[in-house]
Amino acid sequence: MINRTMPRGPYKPGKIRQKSEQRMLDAATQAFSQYGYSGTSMQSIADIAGVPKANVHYYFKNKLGVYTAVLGNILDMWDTVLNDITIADDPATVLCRYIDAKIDFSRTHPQESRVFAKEMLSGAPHLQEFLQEKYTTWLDSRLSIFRHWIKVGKMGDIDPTHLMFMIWGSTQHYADFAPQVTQSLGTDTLKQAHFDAAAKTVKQVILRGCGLTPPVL
Amino acid sequence: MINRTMPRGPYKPGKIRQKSEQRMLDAATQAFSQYGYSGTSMQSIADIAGVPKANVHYYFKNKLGVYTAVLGNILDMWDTVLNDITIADDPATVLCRYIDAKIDFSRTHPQESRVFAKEMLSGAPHLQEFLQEKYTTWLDSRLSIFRHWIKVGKMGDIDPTHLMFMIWGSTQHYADFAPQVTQSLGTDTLKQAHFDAAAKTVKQVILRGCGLTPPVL
DNA sequence: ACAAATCTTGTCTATTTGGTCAACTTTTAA
DNA sequence: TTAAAAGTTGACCAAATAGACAAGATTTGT
Repeated sequence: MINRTMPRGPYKPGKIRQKSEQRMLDAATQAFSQYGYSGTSMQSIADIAGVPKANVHYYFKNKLGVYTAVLGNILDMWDTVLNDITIADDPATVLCRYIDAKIDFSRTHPQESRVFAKEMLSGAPHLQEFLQEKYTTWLDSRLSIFRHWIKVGKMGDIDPTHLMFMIWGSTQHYADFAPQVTQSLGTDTLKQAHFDAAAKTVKQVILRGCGLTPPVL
Repeated sequence: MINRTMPRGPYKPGKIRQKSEQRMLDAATQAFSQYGYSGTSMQSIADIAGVPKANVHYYFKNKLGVYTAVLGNILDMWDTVLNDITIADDPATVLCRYIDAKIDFSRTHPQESRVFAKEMLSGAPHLQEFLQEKYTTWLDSRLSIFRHWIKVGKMGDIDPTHLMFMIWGSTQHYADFAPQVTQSLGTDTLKQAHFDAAAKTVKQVILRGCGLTPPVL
């Protein structure tokens, strides 16, 4: 995540760089999530971060550099979310954990979710590597597990790929389509209870839809 | 849809205006769907439409006018999609029709779906009226029907609002997250067969998840 | 044919914006 | 303390772009 100039002399990287960079990254994430790449100006990022524009250019090569850093940050988060789910031998448990994790991500990181979604909507020009490497690897491993479970009768004969899309789409929806969701639920801001209800319903439908019963905790 | 100057003299609205306007609207939809509002220049719209830039300004008040027209077009489409589904007294039939209609929209109008999604992701500043009027009206009517069905035991006790989000999210996914979907399915472009499989899986899971069996045709 | 209206288009302008630069300040290691 | 490196910042520049405009071309009803 270090850009431009790496320290070479008698000077340690220090916390200044790290702190400033994070501050600008947060500002950039906020701006990009709402206004998109083109709709976000370096000036607006600087304003949100509370620093002069030239300061942003000191830490990042250019606008695309800022965006790439934001996106890289988000991909790291996805990695964490996906890999933190320990694999179980029970399909119901795995599906529940995955749904809970995805809903929780929509709740705790809506901005990151939106930046990711906008990138997808634009054809994912900067996600090619992610989609072809980490994502494919992760998906393939899960698909084969689901196919095994289906073969041995542990779950219904549901196309695992489209099943994953359903989970992805259903859970992502709460971050990406927040205006529609809040309007429908008659609330101003989505609260924990709303996400709990969402997770409950998604788990209900997905599990039962796959011929599974909720796991015993 | 007529902007700027309405014909007043001895000159019929003619097909020129209608045709040119549609041509530019299509071009704008394409551009906005990929690059977003800010990322789309009037010049690029003109280029795609194959006309000089000044011509676009002749037909539309300004850039926001073009965008508003595109968005209005899309909202009309939603109206059609939502209202074309004749209401049945069988929940399975209604859900199937809705899922099929939404999947079909993702297949036939991916660009419109993406423009709509990007507007949502940006906080839906131009969708307030739609969300508060037509959408709410439509949703409320459907919700009360589902609640009735649940009360009389025609379907399982699933929160109807979140159920609608699931359908919306699952089906929209095929247009909005096309790069992820194509990569996952190992294809270059999504074909009819892919959408059929998608619709089948979504219907399977949703119906069974609601304690319903597929309707007899 | 002709006049009025619509339509087309090249050109020009003001503004926004990404990016550069050099002067200046602060931090760090010795 | 001090000098080198890192960090801060205001000013500046070139490119892109939304929009205006006027001159010319085309279409239409009579």
